[in-house]
Order: sequence, then C-alpha cells, then structure tokens
Amino acid sequence: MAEQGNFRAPRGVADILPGDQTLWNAVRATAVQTARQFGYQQIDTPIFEHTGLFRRGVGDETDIVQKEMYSFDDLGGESLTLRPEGTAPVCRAYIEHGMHNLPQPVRVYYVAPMFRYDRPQAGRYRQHHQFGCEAIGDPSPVIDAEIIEIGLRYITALGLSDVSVRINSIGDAGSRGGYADELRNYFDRYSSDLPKVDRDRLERAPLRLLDSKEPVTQKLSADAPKSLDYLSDEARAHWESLLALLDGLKTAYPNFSYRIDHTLVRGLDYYNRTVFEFEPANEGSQTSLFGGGRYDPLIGILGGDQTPGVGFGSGIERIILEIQRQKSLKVADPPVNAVMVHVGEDATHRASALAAELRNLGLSVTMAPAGKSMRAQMRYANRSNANYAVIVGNREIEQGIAAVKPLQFGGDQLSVSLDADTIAKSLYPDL
RNA sequence: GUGGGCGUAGUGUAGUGGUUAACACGUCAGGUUGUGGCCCUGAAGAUCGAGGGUUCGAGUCCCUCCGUCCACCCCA
Repeated sequence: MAEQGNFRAPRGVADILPGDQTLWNAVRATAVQTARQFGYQQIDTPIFEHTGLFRRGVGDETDIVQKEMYSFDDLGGESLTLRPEGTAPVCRAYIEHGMHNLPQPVRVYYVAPMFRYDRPQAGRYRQHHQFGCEAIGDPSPVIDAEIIEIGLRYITALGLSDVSVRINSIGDAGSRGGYADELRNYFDRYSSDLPKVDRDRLERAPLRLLDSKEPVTQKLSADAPKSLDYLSDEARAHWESLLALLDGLKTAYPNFSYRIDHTLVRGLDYYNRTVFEFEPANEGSQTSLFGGGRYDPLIGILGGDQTPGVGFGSGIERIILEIQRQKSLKVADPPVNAVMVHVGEDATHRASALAAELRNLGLSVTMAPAGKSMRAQMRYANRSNANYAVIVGNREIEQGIAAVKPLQFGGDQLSVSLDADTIAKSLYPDL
C-alpha cells in the first residue's frame, strides 16, 4: 500500500488468488480437455528464448518486437527475451528436435504465460496467459478448419454465447506484396482526408488502415481493394475449400456462423492465407478472445525446411472476463470432508494422528486452529466449507469416542468409536 | 509512447477547509458449564498514495511524482 516499505506486484501483472483459482482451473481443464479431444499433445517451451527468435519470427517491424519485448542480457552477455507469444517458440522446438520425423501434422497445445511491455488496461496485461494450439506440417485447409473448430468447441464448453468469428485470407507472400501496393495507392488518393494516425500508418503498414478505428478511414476501407481479390489460384482454392469446410461444421455447431471480414489483418509478420479472430458481442476494445491463422513461411524464416503451420492463441484472462460477464460457468470449490476440532493438548495430538489416518483413507481433512476455544474452532469449521466436524476433546478421549457433526447436510451429531475406520465409515458409508 | 478519470482500514464506501477520519463486510475475542451458521457486544486495523505548496488550520485547494482504471496505439 505505502509507497516505500511495502512491495506491490509490478505494473500490469496480477496475482491469481485462491478465490480465483477454481475458475482458472476450470478454464485450463476445459482447454486441455478440448485440445486432447482433437488429438493435440501438450508442449511446454521455456519462458525465455534468444531474442533473435522473436526478431526474426514475429518480425523486426512489428510493434511486439519494436516496443513490447521484455529483453535482457544475461550474465554471459546473451540477449534473451521473455516470450511475447507462443508460436515462434513451438516452431523453434519443432525444428530443433527434428519433429518433421514424427507423423505429420504435429499437433500440440500449451497453456502458458506470455509477456509484453504494454500499457495495461481492461483485458490487457504485461503478463497474460494463453491457451494455444499449433498444427505443423499440413498444408490442407482441413487443418485450418480444425483449428477454428477447436476454438468453437472450447467456447461452447465454457458456455459462452454471442461470440462472433471473423475470417479472412491475406494471401501468400508473393501476392500480398502486390496487394499491399494496391492498397497503398488506394489510400494515397485520399491521403489529405485521413487522420494523422492513419497517414503515419500508410507507409509502414498499409494493411493496418483496414482495421483503423477512425470513422473516415473506416468509410474508405469499405471500398478499398480486398485481399480476397488478389489471391493466387492456389490460395483461392485453399480459401474456398476452407469456407466449405466451415459451412460443414454448422450441423455440429448449430449456433456457429462466421463473417468474412476483409478488414481483418494480423500484426505478426509470419501469417499468410487464413487469419481469424473470435470476439464477443459486448462493447470494449480489448475483447479479442482468440487470434490465429496460417503461418506457412515461419519455419522457413526460422531456418527449418519449408513447413506449413496453422494455429491460434487465446487469452485466458479475457476468456475469464467474458465468462464472468456472461456468468456462463458456475464453479464451486470442492468441500473439505472433515475438520478436526480438538480441545486440550492430548486431544490435539490424537486429532492430528487421526487426521493423518483419515487422509490415508482418501478423505480431505483440515485441523481447526490449535489452542482456540471450541466455539472458535467450530466457527472455523463452518467457514471452511467442510462437510463434517469431527470433535475430539478430553471427554471423548476418556470415553474412547469422537463426536461427528454434520455441518451441511443436516442431521444429528453422532458419537462413534475413536478410530479412523469407524469415523470414516460414519461420514461416508460407501467409502 | 499519447490522452482522460480516479487514489480514505483487507474489501466496498462516507466525509467537498475547522475538535480524537465514519459506516458496512471481513478479521479477532466474547455473549452459562466444551459445539458452527442467525443475532448481540467488544477489539484490532488508515501516519486519508508520496513529496512539496497555499492557509491560523487540508483527507478536502494547488503543483510534481507514483500508482490505478479507461481509451488510443497494438494485441490474447
């Protein structure tokens, strides 16, 4: 709290407190389960990589590389960077470990923290977590559709509705150059009408004008040349096949629809052909829940043999914000089976030993705080979301019994013999 | 990197120049002899983000910094 003396978490990073963990775990578990349902296997890459991996992979000119990387020199003088995204590291691992020798495509997923030096705001953090899937080694649009379907299934499993899917094809490297020039020429003609932000963008990233938030530019974008009109024959065939595959998903996902959006572009250099985004219907600007696409050039850029790939990244924090907005997922912590209430030193020792034996039987057991009054311990038991209190005091020890009191199910307090098996059976007869 | 809003106990708030900064929730303790939830009582907990200034006097006004939120940029 205080400026000096007390530490607080650095800007833009957050603690995930015990009260949030249930939801986090549910989301993570859903991600893992969904990925596995499609035959994806987990991969973990290091939190930091050589800086060059991102400079080359993500692109030297991108904002991520230009101004958002957590880079540092280690004690050996090596420039390292906290990973800002997951795709380049996965591709590096693919190359490094000769994964082209595995059956193709290689399907992997990860749930991992990412780091970007950004100004924090709603849904944007300096450390955030992404659930990502990558399918490497298959050029077919079938795998593009699969990647999008994983997103659909994940969203559906989380109970989210009103999530719109936008897709576009930005073509291949060759045709894209011609398209970018075409686009620049188009906007150049209206250069004097453009707001300053967009005039600046014109030279360095003409594609970016398409998703500008300036009303003037938006109006112009509607009639701008479309990347879809500049696709090579191959890219066009790929695109049309993808659309047919997506239409085919509508039987399995009755609520699914997608929108072709020729203003959709992506900020990372390695994308080609298919790009897509999932976003919820509500207001707010940091709302993109998913972003992904095809990145056929990437592995070549990183020094591997030309190998196609496609994947997505999805922000866990944003998903959680959306779940909370929609109240789409109700989760509850599992209760503790029993709290040991113990008064007196002998009783405390006995309760401690009993708790251990009960845990051997598979129960979750918590000790109420030692040395406190029975009332305080009972209050603690009540607040700890426990099913039963197992009460052991000097009186019980003398009689060789324990008092078992149901806290949530109603019913009377019982006296049972002071023995782990008997106590466990009295709590859970089916055990 | 740019712009705007906001910073009072763990949390949410009240207090808009004048005595020991208030309330709720939470925490802790108690309310007959060893038994939770509801209720009641009490206690602890805030140098009012930090530093400077104006004033007889500042949580309240001004400046700077920091933090935070929102938007731009960009992205998940």
